[in-house]
Amino acid sequence: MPELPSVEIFKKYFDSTSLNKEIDNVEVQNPEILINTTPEFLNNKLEGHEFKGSWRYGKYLFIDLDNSYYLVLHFGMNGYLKYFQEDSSPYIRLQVEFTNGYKLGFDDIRKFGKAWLISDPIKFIQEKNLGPDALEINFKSFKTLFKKKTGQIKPILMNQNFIAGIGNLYADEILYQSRIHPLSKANKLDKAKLYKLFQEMQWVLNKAIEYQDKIDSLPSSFLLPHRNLNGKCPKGEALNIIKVGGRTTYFCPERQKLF
DNA sequence: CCACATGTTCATTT
DNA sequence: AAAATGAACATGTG
Repeated sequence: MPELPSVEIFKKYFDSTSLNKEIDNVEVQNPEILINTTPEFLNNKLEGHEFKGSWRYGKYLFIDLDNSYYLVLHFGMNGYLKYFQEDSSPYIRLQVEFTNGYKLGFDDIRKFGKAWLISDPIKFIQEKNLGPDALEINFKSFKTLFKKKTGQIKPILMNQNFIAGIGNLYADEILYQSRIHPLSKANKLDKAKLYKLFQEMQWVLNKAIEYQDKIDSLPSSFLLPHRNLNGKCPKGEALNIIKVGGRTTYFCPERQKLF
């Protein structure tokens, strides 16, 4: 479920389970998820060391080691972390084993996730050409970005090179809360609408984190729990389903008008 | 068998 | 150049 809120939850999970523990070894079940490194090199740099901290940028999790290397994880479409002793899973692609007998597994059924071992996070973010994190960007940059784009609002919101962290589900939620039609042209939104969008983006993402990214337990004013076939807008209207930028999009035709 | 899935990347077309 | 479209990746579910 890895959009920004999920990755933030993974970060908290990682911090509470895996910091300051001696690493015994790394086992890589699926080397193809490693980018620009090998299982041998990874094991060599982690063995005998400890994780000292972590932070999230967009949908990426950066984990710092005590030897100035960083393990970077991207969770693809289904990835997540699992700290365990015995109850493994068939979809763990790599696992870090600690000397206390516990393991931190990167579980990713579809293998869309990726892992890197790097030494320069700033350079990594620059090379990926990631935009500012959705919870860090200020309104001035946000406004400038949308003012110069002539395309549809939703794909822009989801483009990681513009703003990092928003995916298909939360883009729908943010646009719904902002009462903006997903096909609206970005540069046609007036300043008040853009400010609304900016505020709802932060509010939605922060609420999602507060609710542990458990979509079914989000407040009733959210679109996401109703985002399914025959789903109704929280205000009662039937939702419309269209494709935008190749992705399935749900919106309320009553509350999100196209101008 | 078919369509679809919380993501990213690349090629092609407009 | 920018924007839109479609496919590919791997693997499961309905």
